[in-house]
Amino acid sequence: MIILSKLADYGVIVATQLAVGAEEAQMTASALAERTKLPRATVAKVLKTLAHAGIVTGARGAAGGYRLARPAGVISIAEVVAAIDGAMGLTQCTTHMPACERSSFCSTRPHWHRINQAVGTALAAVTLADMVSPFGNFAPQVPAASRESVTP
Amino acid sequence: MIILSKLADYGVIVATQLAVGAEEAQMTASALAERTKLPRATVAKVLKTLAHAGIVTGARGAAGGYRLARPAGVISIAEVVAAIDGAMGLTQCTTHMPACERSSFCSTRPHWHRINQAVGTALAAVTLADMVSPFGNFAPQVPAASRESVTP
DNA sequence: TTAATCAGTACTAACGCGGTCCGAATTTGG
DNA sequence: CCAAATTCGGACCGCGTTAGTACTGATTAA
Repeated sequence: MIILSKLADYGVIVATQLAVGAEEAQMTASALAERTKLPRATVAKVLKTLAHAGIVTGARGAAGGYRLARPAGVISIAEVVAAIDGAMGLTQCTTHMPACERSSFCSTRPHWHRINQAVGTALAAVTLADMVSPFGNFAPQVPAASRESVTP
Repeated sequence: MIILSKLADYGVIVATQLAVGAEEAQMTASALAERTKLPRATVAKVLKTLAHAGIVTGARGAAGGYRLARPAGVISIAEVVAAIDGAMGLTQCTTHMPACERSSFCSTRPHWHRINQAVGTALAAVTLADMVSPFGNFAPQVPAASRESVTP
């Protein structure tokens, strides 16, 4: 059971690599592929998706490249993942809103919703700035509410 | 982004339906399919997998059927899901233990591990007995799980 | 103008998932 | 005791999504 698709994983890695550089760092897709040791074409694809979601901005032309659209501290992992894999949901029920025909007697849904929120909160609580540090013990005092959340 | 596969979702529904009956309730795969309005063959497949994992026990023969191997209160959702979808992990890193060649410079792994644990805790905090009740406001184990994501 | 880079589209291969089928084991009725 | 009915158990296969690639066009600095 893999929760994130490979592309979403790549997306986080690439975005983290962009956050490593200074705030205004601009890197080409090729340079990012080099740094992350990922296939160039795939990195380009991921970057395009992230640009479409407004997480990174692409500059065209000879001296072009990508950079983060916002400071790394306010971009949550949930955003990056949602940009690539779509909105998060545990089951088909949670995303495909027209309730399935089992909703009348299926007692599991409210519980799924609760777990769903737990996952969303966990993903929204970590930002790209946190990801940059190789140490897992980032500052735990920051309330999750202050971070941007994509859970509906 | 759907976290659970359809089969895992079905597994929880079927197991919950088994938990609805009395402790010693024994139901055939067909009866369970009838109750859950799911395809018979798929229910049978799910039950087989659950039996293999030791969550339910199957009795063969004319008066055969399935029943829970343990009381519903000690079977967590995490168990049921893991039985069908395999061990849980956010990324390829977490499950395929031979660390990828990026592990030397990829600083994301410890953070994934943290989020991973939050999800696992959330799933492990709900049992089949909880699922039977259609009310979501059961004892406060799950909020504790989400809180655990920001507090080490 | 030219070289370099992003942006978009289209395409192919492959893995996994969902679903279906047939054989093995066991109980019940005669 | 035998046979038939019923049920579980394991194997199989097609379909869809995903990952990855390639190509063409648009944009900009030198």
